[in-house]
Amino acid sequence: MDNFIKSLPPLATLRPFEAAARLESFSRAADELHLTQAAISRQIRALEEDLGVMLFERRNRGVFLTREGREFGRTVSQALESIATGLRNYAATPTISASCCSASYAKRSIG
Amino acid sequence: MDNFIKSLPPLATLRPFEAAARLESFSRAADELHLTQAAISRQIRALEEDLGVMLFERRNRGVFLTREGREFGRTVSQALESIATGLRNYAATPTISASCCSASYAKRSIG
DNA sequence: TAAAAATACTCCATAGGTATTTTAT
DNA sequence: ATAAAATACCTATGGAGTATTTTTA
Repeated sequence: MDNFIKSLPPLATLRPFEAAARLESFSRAADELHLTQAAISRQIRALEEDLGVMLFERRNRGVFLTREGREFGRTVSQALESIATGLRNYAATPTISASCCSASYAKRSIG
Repeated sequence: MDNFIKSLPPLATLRPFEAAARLESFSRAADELHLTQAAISRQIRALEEDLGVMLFERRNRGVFLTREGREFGRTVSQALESIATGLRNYAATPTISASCCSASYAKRSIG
């Protein structure tokens, strides 16, 4: 119901987490989202603290999903995809140039 | 794939939107989320601007979902619910003081 | 009037960058 | 020596509140 929608974590942390989970790397997630590794690290820590669940196991050569992290990652990926998909129908051209940096801030046009 | 996850709006706007869409009222959404009406208004405007789509039709006696708003509202509700549901399995007691301010789910339909 | 939303401020929290540190390769 | 992540510090953006305005029922 709507009742446990109230128990959601800060939604802004989900994008960094989704990327990091998919790529199993904070650094690569940072690249993909055009943020820094430090930003990803902090967002994910914030998410873990909010949930009270470890999502990644940190080792010094990289980072690895815990079982919970893997499961939650799938859930979040699907949820975000469904939102993005729902959007395509009527949103004004989402068209983000697929390639990188130059257009990185070409957001959807604002009037 | 992940490619159109990139076209997501600021996720933080989705909670206010979801509540406002479900309640069809900015004021009641504000109550439910323990924010002010002004905050909800701004978040939803930000979302609309990001998407380039009107989600609500504003009248002075209230606010009404557009067709797109209604559809997107359903999508978002489902997505957020699936996240919240996925969480219950392993998240340490979400600890939302359920007691705090018992949310009033006033329902009001407007034709 | 009352009710609902928009707006113009003001303020503060937090998100992000840079630079550095740590640890394992 | 390299690669990845954590941390400390600083700044700036934006999110929230209050107060006010507008409009219509």
